[in-house]
Amino acid sequence: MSTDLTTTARPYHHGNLREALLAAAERALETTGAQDLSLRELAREVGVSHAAPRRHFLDKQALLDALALNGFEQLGAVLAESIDNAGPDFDAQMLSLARAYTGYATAHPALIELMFAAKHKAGGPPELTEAGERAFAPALAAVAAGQAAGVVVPGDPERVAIVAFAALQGLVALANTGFLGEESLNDLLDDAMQRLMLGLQPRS
Amino acid sequence: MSTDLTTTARPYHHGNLREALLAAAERALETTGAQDLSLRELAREVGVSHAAPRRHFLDKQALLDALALNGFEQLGAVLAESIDNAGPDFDAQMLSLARAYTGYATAHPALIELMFAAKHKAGGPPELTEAGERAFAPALAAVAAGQAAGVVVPGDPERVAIVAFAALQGLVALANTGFLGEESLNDLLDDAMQRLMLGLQPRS
DNA sequence: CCGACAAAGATGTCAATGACAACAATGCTG
DNA sequence: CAGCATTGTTGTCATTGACATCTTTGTCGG
Repeated sequence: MSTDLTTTARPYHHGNLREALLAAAERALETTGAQDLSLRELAREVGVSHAAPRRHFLDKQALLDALALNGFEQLGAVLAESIDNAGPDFDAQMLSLARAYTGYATAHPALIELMFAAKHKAGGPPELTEAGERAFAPALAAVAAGQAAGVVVPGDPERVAIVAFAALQGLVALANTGFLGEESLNDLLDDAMQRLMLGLQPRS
Repeated sequence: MSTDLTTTARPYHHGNLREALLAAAERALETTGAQDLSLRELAREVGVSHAAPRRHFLDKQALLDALALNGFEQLGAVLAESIDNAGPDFDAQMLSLARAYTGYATAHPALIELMFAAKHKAGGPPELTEAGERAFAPALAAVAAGQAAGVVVPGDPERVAIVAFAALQGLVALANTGFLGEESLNDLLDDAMQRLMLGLQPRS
């Protein structure tokens, strides 16, 4: 039989080509980048013919969209967990969230980029937008809770949170493009969060 | 400035292929994106053979790098002018800078992305990094001046400025990916700048 | 004034790729 | 066990970036 590295001896029908492709793609994404990712190359890696992926992803973009969707689900889980682990204190929750986000984003630079690139690009499938919203829902809820508790300036939670998120995204972008070392990132992150949270406090 | 669209009767040697290509590329960049930009297509547009661009840009990346470099020079001019036009008040200068930056960045979304993508990608030509630093030098100088005047918390100007820049970059990214309308951007920008500048004030 | 040489283009070719059209094997369902 | 939808396979095409030659043009030294 053939060398059996991971799965059972592969039947003529791969069995779970879709997931195998996604796994390979996730690996390739971070090494080769989203655009240079080659469907044919993935097919080779997985051991199927060059046209097989087409049965699962009509399009290269469809594959990327699927990757992004996975990413949003993972990210959502990470963020939700970070809030849960932070206890009831609002500031602690925000700091935990921020660290969780930057942690995920710097661990998967290409994926994060893809997630936000794929999300907008007019014509992106609605599932992606929905997945993105789901991922951030817990964070928005936490902000809303802070407002309800009176420790956050009132207003549309999304609007209140978006500046903070933008700052994070910016720091992540700088870090992922090599401007910031990891230590710098964490330093600046703490700095920025402190300032931002000051800004979120209701004026007494 | 030969804003001559059809150009004079083209000699057998194009005369300024390089600039013609850059101009065409700058247009194509914002419509087709950096990766889908085709050298052959540009050659067709300009009316030369498919291999002619190679005489001026060894590589597709070289063309993109040249675009990015142009971008940094334009951006630098825009930023410098925005400071000059803002008068001596520090807060006014920062606000003007921020608006100038976001204005440029939202007017040239793909270019900005390219500029910061091309800048890091290990192996990027040093000219790009230098051009980037030149572009931001006036801004850093303004911060340093603010520190000297005592209206900004002391410390490495770059480090002080980087959080602010990150926030801007994040807002720009959100705007350019369609999350924010233009009005929202300007609203949020003012918001963010106020908060950030509060954070920059020395603690009395 | 001219002949050599460098610069700038043109042609031709190659391998890789994404997309697609048939076609074949498989496996499920009736 | 027969028929049909899934899933893979083979074959093909146009496009593309890169490269190797030529060929034309412009310039400079003699």
